[in-house]
Amino acid sequence: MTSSPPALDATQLSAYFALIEASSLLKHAVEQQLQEAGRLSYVQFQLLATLGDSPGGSRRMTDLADGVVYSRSGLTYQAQTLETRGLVTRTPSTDDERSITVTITEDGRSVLAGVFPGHVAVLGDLLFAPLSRADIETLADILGRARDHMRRTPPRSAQQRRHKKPSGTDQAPGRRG
Amino acid sequence: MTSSPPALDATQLSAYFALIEASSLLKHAVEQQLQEAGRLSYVQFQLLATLGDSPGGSRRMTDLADGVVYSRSGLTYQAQTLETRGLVTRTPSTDDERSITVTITEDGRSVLAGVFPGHVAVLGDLLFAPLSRADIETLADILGRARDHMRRTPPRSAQQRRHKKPSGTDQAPGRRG
DNA sequence: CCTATGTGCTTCGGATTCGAAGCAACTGGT
DNA sequence: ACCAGTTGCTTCGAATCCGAAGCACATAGG
Repeated sequence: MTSSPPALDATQLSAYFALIEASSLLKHAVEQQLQEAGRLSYVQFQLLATLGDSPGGSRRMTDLADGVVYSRSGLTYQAQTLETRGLVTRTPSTDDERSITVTITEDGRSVLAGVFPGHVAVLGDLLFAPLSRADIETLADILGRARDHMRRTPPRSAQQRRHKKPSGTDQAPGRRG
Repeated sequence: MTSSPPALDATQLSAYFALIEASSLLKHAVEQQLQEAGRLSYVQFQLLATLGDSPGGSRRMTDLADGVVYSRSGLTYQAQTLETRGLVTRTPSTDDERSITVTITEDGRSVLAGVFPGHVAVLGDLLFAPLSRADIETLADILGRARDHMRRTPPRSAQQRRHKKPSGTDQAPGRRG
């Protein structure tokens, strides 16, 4: 761990920076449009869009969290916000009493519909404009593979919930430096 | 703006989702590693890395903000945090009294060096592992073009500071919440 | 010199985010 | 039925982030 700094080569560095910067810029632009068109944050839009695509417009909280790269608590917060605005409803599931089913409302679909054209326009202007069809296909392929790989790969320490103390597997958390 | 919903085709949708998801997953993983290895947020790392690459390890606040996709106030916040930790110094510029020059310290370079190997490792494991050399080159090319285009394109409403009211560009009172 | 305007950065208030801890419901073994 | 372990979601505290407003310096025109 102290020997050879593997130092990315120029191409890898370019790809990495381009990925981060492009996604950041795109996300910022999209967020601005969503805010103006429907007072939605990006996550709220993702949630509504996911629900709109789901059968019956419903999903369990956990399934929603799986789709979006998001923490559970953050999802709870946004679901509450959307419920307050009347864009979704939250009802306890009949099967599992602890499970909550989130459903998009008519108002939610309206907001979604009102926001969508502008959303597509931003994507066209910013992301797709400078790219050819072949570029877009290639991009979808490469990034799709990368994403699938990342989803399969545990993020460096098991997400498992520990109810018993690890007692030996301690991981020197945040040492003061 | 209300006529034909241009509805992205399947390929565009795939590319878009793959981009957002891949970058989110990667960013999360990287953030976790940075936090464990050096108690740095992603932005803090970006700032230190940018400074480390700069001549003399120094940059003006504005130039830093240009490099990172970030708000001015957020940059101020993080610069203060880094200064408190002794990883950077902030000194008024001699030329322009209002300009602040941020400089990375030795401690800052140490933290950067301590964090870097793990950072590279995460990138290798998560992003580059499932990709060929050609993939990486292609990715850098395509996303590089997209990024450059986005940087050139104003984000849908001029970033210009208006000291006089635009009077025509009136905006719905986007109160958040 | 003085006023008007532009630029660089910070402060302020509020929104969003996360992880840890907690509560309630389910599951399997006895 | 009971207990321990697991799972689904929420609450809590703290950190991070942004935009609007503000302060201080800089520059141009009279």
